[in-house]
Amino acid sequence: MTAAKLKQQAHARLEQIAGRLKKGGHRMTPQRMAILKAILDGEHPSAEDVFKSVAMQFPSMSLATVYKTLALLKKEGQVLELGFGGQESRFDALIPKPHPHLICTRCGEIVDPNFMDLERAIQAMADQTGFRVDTHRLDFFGLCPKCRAQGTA
Amino acid sequence: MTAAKLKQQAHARLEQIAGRLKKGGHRMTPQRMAILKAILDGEHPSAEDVFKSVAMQFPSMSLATVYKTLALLKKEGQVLELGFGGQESRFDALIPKPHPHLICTRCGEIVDPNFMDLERAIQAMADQTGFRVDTHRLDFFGLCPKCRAQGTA
DNA sequence: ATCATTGCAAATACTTTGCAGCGTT
DNA sequence: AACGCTGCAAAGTATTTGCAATGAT
Repeated sequence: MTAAKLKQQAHARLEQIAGRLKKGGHRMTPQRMAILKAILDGEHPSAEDVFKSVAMQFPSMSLATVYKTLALLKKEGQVLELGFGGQESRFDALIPKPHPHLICTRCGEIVDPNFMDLERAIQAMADQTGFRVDTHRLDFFGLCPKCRAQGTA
Repeated sequence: MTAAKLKQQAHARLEQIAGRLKKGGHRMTPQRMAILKAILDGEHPSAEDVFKSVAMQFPSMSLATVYKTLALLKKEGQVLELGFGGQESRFDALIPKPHPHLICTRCGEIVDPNFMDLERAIQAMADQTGFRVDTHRLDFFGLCPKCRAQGTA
């Protein structure tokens, strides 16, 4: 996907989220708009990333507001939180439904890979265990192509 | 697997871990032995679970010691930590290598399901993205059979 | 005017660290 | 004696909450 397409996609998603928040009785403040843009333009940013990015426009911005907005977006199902035990969570507003992630342990890049037959594998597990599977979290860790090229350092 | 078999498996694993720690220049103290037993006998216990369980035998036991021991076991690759953003981590000493987990969101039970063709799916993702995949974390969330039976409450 | 939202400060949850004393080898 | 281990207290990290002031509808 090209950069231009991604930007267009992010913009369309921004409108969509804004509409859904309003429908839910929430307000679309300038701060919220900036936070949303930061999440959509960034690549799986952390709360701190979002804060730093928004703080340039809104020097009075507080981290608490970022967290509150993220909590609201989560509650409305408009953002996916990727929490890593201990470390900062990262957020995905483009695709707010659970999907696999491939995470570079050196540079932190996160990409969305294809994963074969996930539905079928989940069904098989459900049949086998008697669980009702509602959601999931699939993370794969390794080195992205760039970091692989940089050697073992 | 029967309860008796599980107990035997846990015992064998305890010996194995003890041996590996000694080889690594570490000491097998009574506290450590109790911590190991608690992890192996419990079902994916949290640090707090381990602490409470061990504190009965060792009233002077400190949570810090539990955490230090868990950190050592992690470093030696003898325990798998399942961290959940914000909430307590849970630990698995029976199978210290990454494997899928099925987690009940009501009662917290964690089971180890079979998962089809994981190797092949990982290989496909690696080919597709250029990543080198080193490890993973696969969690599925839902309701266990018991909790399903108890209704939607 | 009403009621959600902001932002500061304080609180929380979980985990890690510093360090003095203890116990093994 | 050397060195790892224990356990208390304090610090640390990421996130959440209380509340008064602000701002949108």
